[in-house]
Parts: sequence; C-alpha cells; structure tokens
Amino acid sequence: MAGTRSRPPEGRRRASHSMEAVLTEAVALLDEAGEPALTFRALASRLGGGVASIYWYVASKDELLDRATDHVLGGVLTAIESQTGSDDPIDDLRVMAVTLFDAIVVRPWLAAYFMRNTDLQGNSLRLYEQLGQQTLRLDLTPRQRFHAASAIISVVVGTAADLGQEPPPEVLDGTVGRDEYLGQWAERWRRLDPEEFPFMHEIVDEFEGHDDKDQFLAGLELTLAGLRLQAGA
Amino acid sequence: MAGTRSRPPEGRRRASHSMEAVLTEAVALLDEAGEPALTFRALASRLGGGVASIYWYVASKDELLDRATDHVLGGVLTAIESQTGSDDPIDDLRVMAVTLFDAIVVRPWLAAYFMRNTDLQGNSLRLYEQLGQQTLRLDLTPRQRFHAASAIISVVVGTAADLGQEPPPEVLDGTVGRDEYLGQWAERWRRLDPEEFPFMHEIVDEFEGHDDKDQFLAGLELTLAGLRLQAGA
DNA sequence: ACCTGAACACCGTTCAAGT
DNA sequence: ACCTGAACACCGTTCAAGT
Repeated sequence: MAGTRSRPPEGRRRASHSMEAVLTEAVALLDEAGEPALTFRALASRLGGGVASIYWYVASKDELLDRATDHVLGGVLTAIESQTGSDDPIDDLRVMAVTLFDAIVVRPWLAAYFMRNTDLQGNSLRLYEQLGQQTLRLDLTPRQRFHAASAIISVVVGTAADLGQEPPPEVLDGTVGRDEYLGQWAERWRRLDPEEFPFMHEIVDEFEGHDDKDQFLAGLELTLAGLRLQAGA
Repeated sequence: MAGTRSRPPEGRRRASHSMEAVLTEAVALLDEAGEPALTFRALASRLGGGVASIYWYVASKDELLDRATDHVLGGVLTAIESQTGSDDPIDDLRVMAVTLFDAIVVRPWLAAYFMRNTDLQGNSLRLYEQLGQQTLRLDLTPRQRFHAASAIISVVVGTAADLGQEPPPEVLDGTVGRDEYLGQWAERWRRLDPEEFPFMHEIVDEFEGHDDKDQFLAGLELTLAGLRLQAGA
C-alpha cells in the first residue's frame, strides 16, 4: 500500500482542454438539443474537467455561443468561396444564400447567433463580405449594395428562423412525423370560418404538403428578381 | 390586542389576478429589459402575489411568452385592418408590413415569438390572414400566394430580428449613443485590408449613418418588386 | 375556483486555491 | 498558464395546503 498513496494510481488528474475542443463539444451539444442543452456543466463533463475551466477560454455563455457559431461558419464560408465566380452575380448570390440556408436548416440554432458580433465572428464578417462582393458586380450605388446584401441575409435568416422554430418534441422523436404534424395544423385551419379566413382556406392544401426549402427558394427569388430589376441586369 | 389577532388588520390578504393583468404586467417587464427580465418571481411581485399563482393562468413560461406576444399583436392587428383597402394590393401589403415592422422595432422581443404557435396566438393568425388576403387580389396561384405572404413575414421578422439584436448595455443606457456605436464599428471596418474586404469599404460610409427603417424598406421593396413582376401587375 | 410558501432540481458565474 | 471544487444568487416548476 505504501508508495502508491502520495500519487494518483495512474492517468492524468488534471484535464487539459483547448479552444478547439471546447468549441467542438459545444457545437455537439447544440446540435443534439439546441441552446438549452449547452450548459457549462454538461460541457465540462464532456470535456472531462471542471465547470470553471471553461471560463479560461470564454468570458460568458454569450461569448461561447458567438464563438461556437463562428466555428461552424468556417465550413460554410469555404463552401461559399468555392462556389463563386459564375458569369451572373445574381446566380452567385443565389448559390451563396442557398448554401447558408442549408447550413442553418441542419443547425437551426445558428439563426439566433449569426452576425451577432462580427468582432468575435470573423467568419460571419467574411461571409457577409463574400456576399457583398457580388453586388459590386452589379450596377448599383453603394447604398443599394449595402441594402441588397443585408436584404439577402435577412431572407435567409428570417426564413430559417421561422422554420427552425423548434417543432414539438413529438416530431423530433419521430413518433409523429412531419407530415402528420403539418396535417394537424391543416385540419385545424380547415375548420376556420371560410368567410373570415378565405386566405387560410386558399393555401391550406399548399401548406399541408409543403417543403421548407421550396418556400425559402420562392422568397429568395422574389428578392433576387427585385434586385435584378433594380440593377437593370 | 385581543380581537385583532385572529384576522389581518385590513386589506386583502390574498391577491387576485386576471389573465389580462398577468399579460399586461408580463408585457411591461418584457418592454423594460427583454425576455431575461420576465421572471415568474418578478411578475408575481408586480402582481402582488405568489409565484405559483401564475401557473393557474399559464402552463409554462413558453405559453406566457406566446400569450404576451399575441396580447400586443391585438393592437397591431386592428391598426393593420384599418389601413387596408387601397386600389393596389401591393401598396396594402407594404403598409401592413411597415406597421408590423414598427411594432417590432418598439418591442424587439416580439420577433422571437411571433407566429410561434398560431393556436395560442389567434391575432398572429388573423394578421397572417389579412396579409394573405391581399395576395388574393393578385393574379397568382395558391402556391405563389402562400409563398408571397410567408416571404413578406420573413422580410419583416428577419430584418427586425437582425436589428433587435440587443445592443450592448452602453447603448441602452444612453451613455454611448447609437451614432457613436455605429461609428465604432465603422472604424473597425475601415481598418480591414481593402484588398480582402472591398465590399466592407464600399459600404462603410453608408453603414455609419444608416437608418434601420430605410434598410428595412429597401429590403421590403425588393420583395414587393419581385412580387409585382410575378403577378404581372 | 383561485391563491400560497416552501421545496426541488437546476442554471451561469465567481473565487480562492491548487498544479 | 491552466485547471479545480465549492459556493452564490439566481432560475422554472411542482405540490400539498390553504381560502
């Protein structure tokens, strides 16, 4: 017994992290169950260390969320950069917007933190720059370019935020399924007074079988059409 | 001393609330400092009662947020209904969108909960219906109408959410001021490499003096232009 | 039918201390 | 330079009990 006592039997006693590891695990928690799942305690136990050590890398939960967001945006950015350079800047804008949208669909939590702080989010800034550079190829004023790039971001984030509104747990569990979920809403709407709700009746069939991506693409197309018109392209 | 002991001296001992009072105070707290300020304990003390009594009116904090949102949307809805009926449905859509936008600017927390649950949010549903009814006056397919109404909501909520991103406390306190705040960002962006960030340099002057509302109106106009094109109107 | 206090199981954040 | 446990001041929610 003597000799083993003054020293831990084996293995490291102190955990050792890294910014990279912290963000990777944070993203993993966010992916699993959104922002409520990202807890300093949960994160620490994933990293095999104490809660307080995370504060060496990050000053607050907000900063953690900002950095985690920018971490995954790095991948989106390289995807976007590699897709640029067609003849038509508007086509490039569409491809970029779709790439960003797809990333947010897979990780709905992104919508809430994207572009929240361009200081901590270098990749967000670069992404906005890439988008904006396409507007430089269009015949627009600086002001119109500023508005155009911002409008496209808004369409992406606005739609994605709408769609990303956590569906009830039954759907996530797969015990109900998206079709049945939409069907339940459709049923409710069909019971509304047709005199008072002619529009809901007009669209309820469309809603029932709708694809989120189509809805996004349609909205994006309206903005791009308006932009093309404005640029006289 | 005898005689006064078995009974409280005066005034009611038990507080008495109402759904109306609960929502009004909830909205007041949200207006003062956003969602973090809306606490069951804070709300209870405003109402002069116990924490648990709120649960008689509302099953959870989420439901409280949904109902508080719909509560203020009632006012927005009547404003919107009174502004409808011009010759041009697209003009009506614009007016409606602007009214909704203005409401969200004043209460940025609305963006996060609007249309989250049309079951608890009857006014949200009616507002969507009112917007949609304008698309019935345009030469579109049901599917295009569905997409158009949703796109407009997205533009409003997307822009408002972006703008509503809680500015740092310095700005809210008024110790810094919006202009200085924008100026600080502008300064940072001017220091970026012009080769790598041509777009940020192109727009930094526009950004510095920009008005959120103009930015929204510009984005809305792009969508409406696209819609007008689609409807051949 | 409506309200209450007290408890439960969590949070983010801080700090004095360790290595 | 980096990690730790324990404590602090909060949360939303439940519950058995009161009126």
